[in-house]
Amino acid sequence: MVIPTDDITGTDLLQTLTALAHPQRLRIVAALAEGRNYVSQLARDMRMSRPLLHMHLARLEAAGLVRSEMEVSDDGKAMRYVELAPFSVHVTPEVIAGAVAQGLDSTQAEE
Amino acid sequence: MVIPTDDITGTDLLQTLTALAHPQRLRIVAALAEGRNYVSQLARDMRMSRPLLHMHLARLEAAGLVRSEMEVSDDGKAMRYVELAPFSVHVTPEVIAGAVAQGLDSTQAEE
DNA sequence: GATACCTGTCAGTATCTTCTGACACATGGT
DNA sequence: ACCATGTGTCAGAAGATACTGACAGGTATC
Repeated sequence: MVIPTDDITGTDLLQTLTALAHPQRLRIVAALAEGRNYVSQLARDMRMSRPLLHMHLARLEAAGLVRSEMEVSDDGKAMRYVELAPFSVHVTPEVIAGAVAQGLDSTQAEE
Repeated sequence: MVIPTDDITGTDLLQTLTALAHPQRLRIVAALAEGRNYVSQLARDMRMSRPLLHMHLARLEAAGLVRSEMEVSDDGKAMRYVELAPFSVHVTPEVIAGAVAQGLDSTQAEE
């Protein structure tokens, strides 16, 4: 799924940007670029606590940058496999101006 | 100045993303897309305190998304005019993987 | 000299995000 | 039954960021 940066709302653009704007999450995306993986293994690979990884993945998935699905392994364990959504985010001043015009709900309201 | 997203370091990519990943700063960029402005006027336009705007602008400028210069008006006042740097940031999984490989100094060190 | 603009910075507070550790549940093998 | 593996969630500590208000300095006009 490709994220269209044209005709995007400010809120969505912001969600995409905040999802990416964190060192751990960049590392996660880089790790997933090598292929899909399940959560516990990924947590071990990156030396990150599982609850923390869970939170970061939730953030990435909410932004549509990552996809996941439950699978049952041969030995019966339920495992969540995570993979990248092949996104493409193109940001320019014009894109931002358009997005903000489409609406940006921060806690700050304009008059 | 266009920010090349290819062959960028993880640290630089992160700085660019964190600079953009904030509602106020998106609004600032959108406002500056209409043309350059000086700080106090811009603060009034966006109903934002001047120290706060100052901080956001510093962040945007450090990331190379905005440029500024001091000018002296006809009536002798020193004014800082701010304008957009026409950036273009293209983010894909490949770009992120490459950037992280180029180095990402978070507070987290890998073994 | 007081006022009205402009500039910048600082300390302290408030708020949000990140992170840890503990808990609960499920399955299969020893 | 117990241990090892997987899943998820929660409360609270820790840390980073955003934000406010007050201060300092500058020049020109009344």
